[in-house]
Amino acid sequence: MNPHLTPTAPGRRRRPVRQPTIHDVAEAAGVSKSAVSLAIRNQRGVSETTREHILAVAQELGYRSNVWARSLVQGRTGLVGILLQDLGNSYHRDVTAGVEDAATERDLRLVIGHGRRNATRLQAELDSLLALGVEGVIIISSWVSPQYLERISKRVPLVVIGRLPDPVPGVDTVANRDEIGARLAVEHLTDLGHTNIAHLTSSSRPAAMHRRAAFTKIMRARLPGVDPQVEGPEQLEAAIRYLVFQIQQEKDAPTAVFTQNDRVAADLVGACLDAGVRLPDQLSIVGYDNSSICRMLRPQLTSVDQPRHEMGRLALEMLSERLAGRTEDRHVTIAPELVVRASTKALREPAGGEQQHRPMMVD
Amino acid sequence: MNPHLTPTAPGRRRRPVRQPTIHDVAEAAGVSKSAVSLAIRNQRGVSETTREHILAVAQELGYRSNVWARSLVQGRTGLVGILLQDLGNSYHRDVTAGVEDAATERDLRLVIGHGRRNATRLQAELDSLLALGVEGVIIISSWVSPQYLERISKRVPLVVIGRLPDPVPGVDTVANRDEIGARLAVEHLTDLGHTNIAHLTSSSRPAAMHRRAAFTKIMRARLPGVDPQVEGPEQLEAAIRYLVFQIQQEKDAPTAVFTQNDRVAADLVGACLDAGVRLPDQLSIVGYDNSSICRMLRPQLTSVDQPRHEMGRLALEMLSERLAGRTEDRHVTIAPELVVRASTKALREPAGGEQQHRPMMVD
DNA sequence: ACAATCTGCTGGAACGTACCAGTTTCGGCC
DNA sequence: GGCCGAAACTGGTACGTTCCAGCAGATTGT
Repeated sequence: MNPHLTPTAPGRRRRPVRQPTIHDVAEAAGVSKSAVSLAIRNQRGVSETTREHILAVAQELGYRSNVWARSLVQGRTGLVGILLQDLGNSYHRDVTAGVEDAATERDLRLVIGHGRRNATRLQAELDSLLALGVEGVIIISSWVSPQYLERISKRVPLVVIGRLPDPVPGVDTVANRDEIGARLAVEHLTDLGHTNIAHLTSSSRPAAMHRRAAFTKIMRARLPGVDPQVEGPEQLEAAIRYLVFQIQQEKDAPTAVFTQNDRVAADLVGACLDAGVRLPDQLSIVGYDNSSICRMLRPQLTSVDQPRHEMGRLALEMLSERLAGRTEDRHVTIAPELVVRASTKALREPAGGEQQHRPMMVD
Repeated sequence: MNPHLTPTAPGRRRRPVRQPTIHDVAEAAGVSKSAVSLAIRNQRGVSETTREHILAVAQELGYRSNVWARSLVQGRTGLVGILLQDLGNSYHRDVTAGVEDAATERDLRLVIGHGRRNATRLQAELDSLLALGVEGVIIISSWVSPQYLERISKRVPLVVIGRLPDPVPGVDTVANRDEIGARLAVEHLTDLGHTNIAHLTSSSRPAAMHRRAAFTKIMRARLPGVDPQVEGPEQLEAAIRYLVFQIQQEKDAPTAVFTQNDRVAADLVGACLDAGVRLPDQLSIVGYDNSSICRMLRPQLTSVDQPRHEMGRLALEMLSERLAGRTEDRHVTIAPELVVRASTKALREPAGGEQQHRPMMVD
């Protein structure tokens, strides 16, 4: 009959060492649980003296409020997910840092999901984030299928950092302007006198395709006589080998390469050096991402720099707008910048060819 | 009076779109919530036909069980935290992958905390993990103070991957055997004829100090006549400049360097190439970690390989032993292996010196 | 045939918190 | 001194789930 009999005697069956609860603090402090709740959350309704007393007791007992119970009753978790393709990638690291900073400001907690460069795992991880109760997800990956994205976006707001093949209703995007990145790279190279410029790319995913298209477009605009050459979408290694072979034969070989990203550029640099191709004398190379790789390579890599931190920050801001009620889709792009290093060099006077002449840009 | 009046009318104040609950599914399927609960968790107590029916209804409504409510009543979250110093680091990535794999097997969910190479942030992140309700934490960092570790370890089990200055009661550790790593590196170099071997290190944190001590010890044992030279603990850049200068002067310069890790090695390689030091002819270099950096550098870097995946896996297993009730501390070490690449080369016959002779190890 | 067991299902009671409607306390004012 | 109103504090309820005791109805054992 007495309801207080059951909970005390056989109850508390779970943890060997139970975490103190708001009840324990209340009892120890000689107040009601409501008072403790108010004191903890720094709300008014308790006097300053009792608040201090309660906090002291809580501190002593080592009380920590149970986020789960709190969010259960409040109906919100304050959690935001971020889905990465790959830890161990400085691009993702920097974007994440931007997201983190913005999240901290907005009192949101970030939960990281790790896709490990595997589409299946990526989706499982996304599910996992949802199960954890995130109120929105930022995705740094183009590997999630549009169908899946659309389904998920009905449940929680989604922001994709990067390119999507097509806009997905309900999904916001943040992307760098590949057209500008490609233009910066190509202009830099043409300014240095290069005309035979190739693009080296490793995949046919949306992001890579977009960058590749941007390259082709800007090449057509800047060098109408030249057919833009794209290498490697199916077989990167073979393309690199062929490129090196061409250069060694010196017939019609590209004198400059704009790569899809720094990793690909690093592979190319390695292959060139192994084959005895002198860099940057025989070949100028421009990467994309301005990652930590750039400074490790010799020659150090000229690269297009995306404002990674800013992109992360922006993504979180867009997500929190969604949480605040925005319903129309937003797609934001940010202009990248070129960081010139030692891997690009003016083309030596070609035998009898006509030389493109433009004033060199000073950085 | 009627308690059913209040919840229906003004209630449901939170989400605009409320997630379906177990109640909704029960109502739609025409069974009790208990039946739904059983069906969802695949427990016996419901017939196969009703289970299928319930699952179908749940699927249709898009029901997802609320982890928070579940763990509230179960008294456990099934969450394990991992605290990283740095996303964007392939060492951390690989260890994390190992932890993830083991966690999946044990039906634990991994939550990643990101310290961003900043001691304050690291502790904040650890707090954050605890607030999320993790049942244990794996820490890949030696930046957390022992006092803090000890305090936290009273609350949840802790496993540190790496070195601690001193064992902390209640904290398990997984570490690679730096003595073996150092021995492999030094033996490889002496086998190649090197005697003037320096150690290049960038910090005086426990892990680095331990590796350094291991180097000194093995040098004393292998080359009793030589004074083991350690460079850089305070000022890495200056030490590298000095090293390069020494080599250029060719007087008493080390002919081989064993570095604290691959990053440091990469800096050294870059400085050497910039200064025109020929690698590996004038200097052999051995790194530590066998990270992705190794294959990017030219010459490709010989490096000590820690079984990162295995270490992560082991850490999680130790954590789950703790969760199962183990109380005594465990400290496990794993032997690393040497991966020989192009950055190490046999010393050319010294002018009139005596040459250490040992048969070369075949890998 | 009847008790005993099993199967399939139900409703109520937690879990730890926030919210809310009350209730007490207390200071100020006429 | 009595009244009023705000401030301080309390107890009950709800959040979505699991667990548990219980209850029919079917099945088995003797």
